[in-house]
Formats: sequence, structure tokens, C-alpha cells
Amino acid sequence: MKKNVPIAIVDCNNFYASCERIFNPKLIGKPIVVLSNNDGIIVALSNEAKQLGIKNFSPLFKVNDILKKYDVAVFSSNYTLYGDISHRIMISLEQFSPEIEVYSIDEAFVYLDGIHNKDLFSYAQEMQKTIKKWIGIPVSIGIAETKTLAKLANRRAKKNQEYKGILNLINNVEIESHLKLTNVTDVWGVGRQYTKLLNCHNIYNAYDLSKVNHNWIKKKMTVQGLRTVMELNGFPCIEGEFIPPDKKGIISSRSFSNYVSEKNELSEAIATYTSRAAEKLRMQKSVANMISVFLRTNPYKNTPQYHNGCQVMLPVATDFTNELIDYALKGLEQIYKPNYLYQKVGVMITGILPKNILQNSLFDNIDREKNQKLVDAIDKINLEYGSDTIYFASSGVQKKWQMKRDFKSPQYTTRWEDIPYVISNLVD
DNA sequence: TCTGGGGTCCTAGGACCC
DNA sequence: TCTGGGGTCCTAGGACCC
Repeated sequence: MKKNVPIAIVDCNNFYASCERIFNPKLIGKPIVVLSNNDGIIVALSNEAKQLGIKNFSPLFKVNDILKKYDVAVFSSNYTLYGDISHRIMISLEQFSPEIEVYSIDEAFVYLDGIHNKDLFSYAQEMQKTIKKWIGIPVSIGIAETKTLAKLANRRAKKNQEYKGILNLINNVEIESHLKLTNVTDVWGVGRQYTKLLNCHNIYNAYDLSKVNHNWIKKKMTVQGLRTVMELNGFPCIEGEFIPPDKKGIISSRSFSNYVSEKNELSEAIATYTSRAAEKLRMQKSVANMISVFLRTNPYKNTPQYHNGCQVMLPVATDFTNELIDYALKGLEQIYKPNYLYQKVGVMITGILPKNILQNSLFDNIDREKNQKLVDAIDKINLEYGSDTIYFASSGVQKKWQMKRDFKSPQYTTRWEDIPYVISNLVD
């Protein structure tokens, strides 16, 4: 039988909080929290903050008192910074294996083909030390024969001080006890709904789950559930993706800092989000033939509720910002109703195709050559001088509705974004 | 007063075709 | 009165992930 390749999952500890700490040594040993967009909820905590009993995903207003009382350092999220740190970590990991699968901003699977089992632990220690020394971020590493088991090992490594952040489950005699000590809800692929269902059938931990009947689990949790069970038993069946595939849908949406009712302000927001989505579309060298627009009031609030969305087909697939904005605004026109307190709007681009196979249409009356030069110029300037250096006037200049970021840290690693003046309205 | 944003995969069911 | 079988494509909705 073919031997499985050892898989390590390298996961940054409290990533966003750790990023904020790199450039601010005064924060070592101090509690830190990082907020979501719009400063709405907590999305990352340092260990010290966790020890104060603060929970992830708590709304800021519910924990304000405790934050003040313990002098917790609070940051708005700074994704430009975190993305840059993430990139550096991934580059460092390439020293250790030719096969790295970047799984999220703070995690990567590292395939350790050819490393003998007795050496895996020290190899992982070397990775951990390197990332701490070069970048300053602490990581935990789980090693196993499948991704699901590696994730489980990682969790165990993180939760138990004595492992110092590394656990190898390959040929590990205690594997059964590790499975029994992992709640089923903490298994990769099991969320809230499935936890409820499994608990109803007396399945409480990863070990219980590994023993279920395959037909039963497929019926209850689709083939994805079956894959999870197989993986818990050491049979890899979740494929790696080494080259990230093109996105099939690109969403851009934000909550407003204050409620918005006016159509012209909603239009500005839609134009702004469409610009972002179009930029991403061009980055992956695609075009799209559908744009959806959606809006909604605040579901938590006891005010008149309205949410709606609509899809607009484009006659010719495109990646031009101005064209996409035109169609998005037509969509808004269809669903907008006055007098509601809107909390959020967004756009989603779908029907995505590679640009290089784009066919010319007989009915196309847009000067595509001219538009191409325009967006190329915009992308080039925004890349060099920071995003939003130039933008379409329909996006608005004042942007009263724009999200809150009251606690943002400076741009330590990327120079331009925070430079305070902006060349606006060069282009319409 | 204040509750994120951006994705993926899978299935069921309807429309349509021969 | 009788009312097939098999295939494809699309969409909506539900689950999950970070």
C-alpha cells in the first residue's frame, strides 16, 4: 500500500493580534483585541485578552467596559498589514517544502514528503523557530496523514501548553485519546448545525464520529461528511490546491457607519464596491457577464425591515469598472425603496470567464480599446500610490457613509496607503 | 447607540430535451 | 383511460470555512 505523505498545518497564533504586536513591543504580555470592519465585533484576541474572559465575535458595545477596565489595546482591522505579514510567512515556509498550500491568511498546509517520521517533530520545531525569528509571529503546527487529522493535531497543540505548539499524530500511540478529547464541533468540517444533529445521535467527539456508518453519514451530511469521517481514519480524500483557482464569484460589501436612506448615497457605495470587485476581477485576468446588487436594513433592530437583491445580465462580458458600475446602478434602481434605514449594501460579480477567450460581439458599441487604456492606467496608479488614489466620481468624494475605523494602526510595511492627500476626480 | 466580510461545495428540484 | 426514462443545465438554499 502506498504510504501517505505527512501533512503539516502551520497556523499563526492569534494572527491579527500578533501582527499588531510585532511593531509595538510595548504590547508584549498585554491584552490586545482586533475589531472587524466597521469596528463592530471582535475578530481576534491575544491570549491575555482571552484570559480576561473576552470572547471572539462579541459585539464591541457588549465588552467596552471590560476593555476599559483592563486597559486592553484595541485595534481596527488593518488587512493591508496582515496580508503583507502573511505573504512573508508563506515565503519563509517555502524554505521547508516545495509543496505549500496557502489555505487562509494565517494558515498553510506544508507537505513533508521524504521527511522520516522520527525527524518530523524537529523539522516542525525548525519551522516554528524560523517564523518567530524572521517575522516575529508565533505559530502552532499539527502533523498527520490527512488534513482533517492535522487540523485536529494543531488544535490539540495549541490548547495544551506542554506540547509547545507542535503535535505529530503519525504513528502516535495516543491518537485515540486525542480523538476522544476533541469535541465533534471542533472537527474541521463540522459546524453548528451538524453538531446539533450528531449530538442527537450520541456522537460527541472526534472518536465517535470516526466510527459512524458510512452510508448513514453520507445521507445526513453529504459526501463532505463522509470525507471527514474517512480522513479521521487516516485516508486522505481532501485534495490539495497548490495553484489557487480563479474566483467564481467576487463579493464586495460593507456595513455603513450610520444608517443610509438616500439613493444617491447608496449609489456612491455601490459604485465604490463595484470598483473594488472590478479590480479583483482584473487582477485574476477575468471578465464577467453578471452583477448582482443587494441591500438590507439592520436585522437586529426593531425598525421596518427590507432586504432584496437583483441580478443584472451584461450583454458582453467585461472587466471595465465604469461599465460594471452602470449595470450595478441599474440593479439598485430596481430594488431601492425610499424611507428605509439601510445598514448594508453590496455587489457580487458572477458569470466569470477568463479574459483571453473573450469573444467580440457584433452588437458591442463600446470603445473597448479606449476603456482598456483607462483601467490599465487606473490600476497602475492605484498599485503604485495606494488604492483609491484615483477613482470614478460616481463613487463619491465625501463618502459620509463609509465604515468606521477608529482604532487603526499605522501602515508599518506598506508606505502609501495612509498618505493623507488623494488625487481625486481625474477620471470620470 | 453599537452585531464583519468573503468565499466554497453540495443537493434538490424545476425546465427542458430526445 | 392510459401518463416513460434518462440526461443536462440552472438556481436557490443550506451547510461549511477563515
